[in-house]
Amino acid sequence: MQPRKQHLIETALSLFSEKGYHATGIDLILATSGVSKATLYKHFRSKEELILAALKNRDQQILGTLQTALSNADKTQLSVIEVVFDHLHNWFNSEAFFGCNFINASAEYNDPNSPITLYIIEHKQNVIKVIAEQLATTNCDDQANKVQQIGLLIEGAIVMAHTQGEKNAALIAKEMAKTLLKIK
Amino acid sequence: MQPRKQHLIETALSLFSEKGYHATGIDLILATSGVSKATLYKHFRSKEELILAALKNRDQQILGTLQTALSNADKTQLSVIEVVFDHLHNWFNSEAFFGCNFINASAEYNDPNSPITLYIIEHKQNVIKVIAEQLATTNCDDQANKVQQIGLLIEGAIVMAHTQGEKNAALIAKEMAKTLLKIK
DNA sequence: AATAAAGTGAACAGATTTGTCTACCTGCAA
DNA sequence: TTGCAGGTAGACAAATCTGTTCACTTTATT
Repeated sequence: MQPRKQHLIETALSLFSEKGYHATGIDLILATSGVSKATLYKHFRSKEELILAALKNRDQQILGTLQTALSNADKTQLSVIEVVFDHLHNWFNSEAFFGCNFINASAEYNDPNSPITLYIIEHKQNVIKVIAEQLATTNCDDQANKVQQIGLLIEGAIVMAHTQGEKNAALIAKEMAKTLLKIK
Repeated sequence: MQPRKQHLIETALSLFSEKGYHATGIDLILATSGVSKATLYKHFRSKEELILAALKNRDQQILGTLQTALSNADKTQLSVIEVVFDHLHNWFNSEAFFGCNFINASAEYNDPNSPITLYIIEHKQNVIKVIAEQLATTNCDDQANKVQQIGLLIEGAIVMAHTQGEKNAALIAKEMAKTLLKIK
């Protein structure tokens, strides 16, 4: 990947996270990255293409760090839960936490046929899939249901952390997950 | 309240829900409502003030319908859970569901000092408070924790329903809430 | 050293943004 | 009938938006 293109994607992702997608103009991305407008439109046909590239970059980031974290998990349900929600906890308490890029994007793009909307759904499925695979290495009954529940807890924790500034949202969700998995 | 002003607020709320806040221009709101620009700026000093009025309107709507629904609940924890999540279920499956206006707004406005951000937090507290009061009429131990958990489940269900089109998100969350409250 | 690829800077177009202002209209009440 | 409150229509300003184009420079490779 050309370095200028990658730099553009990373700058755009950072600005989109902080300010939102419509509110971040092309000119700001160019000024911040120091890239010229002609170069941007050589690599991307439109702003939407740049948004998609930024989301794809973020998708890969998330899947990568999640898989790395999970590679340290024991093959027990409890350990998977611990790793997933501690991972979230670190994110929520990192310097630059502006909520989930995909949840935020879905707030701005509602058209069900938009490539952005489609990619949001794809990303959420990717995350769920990684957790499901790890859970499958444990002896876990009713797996499909439990993964769905964990997914819901993750979304709830992200939103609670972002909209209400509740920095312990991941720990709250972790306790809920433990309770839910222990029983049933 | 002047009828034109109220009409403006309701049109704006509807468009903000569907298209987002930045993506909805003043001109579209005026064309849709049939109100003139001069009238808008007589009632509101800026677009931000109109956004705040629309959010306030939505806040009142939500608190009103939630309280009405809860007034039919028995004084048991189980009944409160049933009412809250069935209420959500109806919303998710209604014709015009575009996610939560406040979650969506927090995706577009990240400045912690913005009046919009402050109102988002206020709204979430209002909802929690209504549920907490109802829960207090039941004999419920560890109430503060349980309310927080229910709040997290609500957020999770809304996001799952909106971003993934999971129409049964509220029912999934309801089962989780039942399990969580039964134990502990 | 020559060539080709990649990037820059700036001007420009055309549409769209929020917000202001003026002139006019309409219905109601004293 | 006079006057006023509330609304309309539309022009206008100034900024900002995405996207295009062109002439020039830098960088890397051979």
